[in-house]
Amino acid sequence: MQSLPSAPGPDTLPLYQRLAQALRSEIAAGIHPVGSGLPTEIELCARHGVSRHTVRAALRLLVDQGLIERRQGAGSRVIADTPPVAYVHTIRSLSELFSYTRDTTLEIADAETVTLGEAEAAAIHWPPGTRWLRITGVRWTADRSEMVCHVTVFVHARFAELLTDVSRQDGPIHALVEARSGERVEEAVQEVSAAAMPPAAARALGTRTGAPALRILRRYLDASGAPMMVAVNWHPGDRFAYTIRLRRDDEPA
Amino acid sequence: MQSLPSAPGPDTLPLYQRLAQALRSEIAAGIHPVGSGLPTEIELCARHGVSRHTVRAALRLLVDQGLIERRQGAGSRVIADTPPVAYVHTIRSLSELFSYTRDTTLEIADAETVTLGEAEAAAIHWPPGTRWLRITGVRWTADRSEMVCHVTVFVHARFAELLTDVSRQDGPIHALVEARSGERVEEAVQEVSAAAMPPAAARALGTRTGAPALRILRRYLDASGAPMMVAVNWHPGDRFAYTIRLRRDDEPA
DNA sequence: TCTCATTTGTCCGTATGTATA
DNA sequence: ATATACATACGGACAAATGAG
Repeated sequence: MQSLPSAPGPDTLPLYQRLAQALRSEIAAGIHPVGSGLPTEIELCARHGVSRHTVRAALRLLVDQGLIERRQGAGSRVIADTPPVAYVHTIRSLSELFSYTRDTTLEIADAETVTLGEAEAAAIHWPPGTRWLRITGVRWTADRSEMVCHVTVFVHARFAELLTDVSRQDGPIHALVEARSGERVEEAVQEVSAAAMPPAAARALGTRTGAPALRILRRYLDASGAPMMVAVNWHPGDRFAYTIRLRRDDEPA
Repeated sequence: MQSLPSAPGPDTLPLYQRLAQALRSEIAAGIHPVGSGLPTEIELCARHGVSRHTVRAALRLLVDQGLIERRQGAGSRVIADTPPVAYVHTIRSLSELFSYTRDTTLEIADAETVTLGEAEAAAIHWPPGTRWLRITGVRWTADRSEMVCHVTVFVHARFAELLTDVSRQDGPIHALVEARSGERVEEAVQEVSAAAMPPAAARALGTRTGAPALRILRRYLDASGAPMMVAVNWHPGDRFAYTIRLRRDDEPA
């Protein structure tokens, strides 16, 4: 039986945390390579002379840190040799994907069901021929002093009947779809690129066609990875920037 | 003593999960308003007729979901009445901030210590007059078949002496700074905007000056929020997009 | 397909330490 | 200083999932 390291003073870490440290060290040292199994709970009890309760508390820490995964009946398996999460960007709602989407309102100019043509389909990375409810409009700042971007939203046709009154609603469209359909957006993929402002957006925004513009494509996916909704935003390049802040997210260990 | 709801079949949730559900319902219903204290562990044991172990497992779920916080000696406090829907963008290293920064190499054209002028200072959001090591170059794909972007990196002058051999190094500069100085990047702020390609970058990349380009400004901050390093990348707008994927981060409950 | 040993999951009881009010 | 409340740690028992035979 090994003894867990412990400082002499009264400020030692709890037993289960020292055990977790020891296991992290063993994993980092390659004693338990990624993909291999960790010793069983009972074996760890015997090896370190602690109760199963303590072993389970330690293993829970490793699970929380993404180092191991556990399956009832099968054991614990090492899935990473270093705490995988280094930096995270967390948002509380998809509206914050582009932070200023709060405190803005969408003025809808048009909403109709369309069949995707070649060009439009390619632009949103989806095969042509499918039917979508296409909503176009302009997003304004809350005080309506400034236009934020030109918006085109494609909502999957199966939600179209839920959105017949969309032009009189406010709030994010994806939230409306979620609330009325009961389906949840499980994942969102955002693509930011620079391109020349297209004529339609330039007309709506009163800018020059061809000027540098920020194009933001957001795809809202359900649990199976199929798109529920796709939004294309065109922002005047000289007025808007997309900012994210990532914080280091690991334990001092 | 209340009895936790349980379906008749054999497919009931574990006791501690049902208890967590019950507590979530009570919080959502305003029985335990945000800011108020939850009953103590012992009281919850008595009230629901379960062991303290079970109560603690349930409360741990609520902590993980961000609904309550607990302090030894003080009790449990409600900090939110609805599971804060979080979407997270997780990266394992700052190099993945722009995903293709992996598998690319930076060809350094120039490195010299400079005092920031007005224009440059404004561009990186920092007062003029400060001294920085300015490194310029072009980032190539791994097979050197294509130029990815034009790069200007400003490293705080206190790190300059650690980077005298920077042109012969590869790997991310921020990693070099971290390794040699011992200071850690605690936070990174990235700003993406569209602008006309400036002449210097256009020359280096062989593109047209004034064409739509993606400008990415990354500021690497230390624990006190002071910038350790600032990087400005110019990408040809027609060739590159910045993609992030956010996953829903909550439990099925 | 079925059995069976293994392994983790759940749940109980008890005791003591430590931070808080 | 005392009582309270959460944290840590020991013990035992059975259930459920897994995987091998």
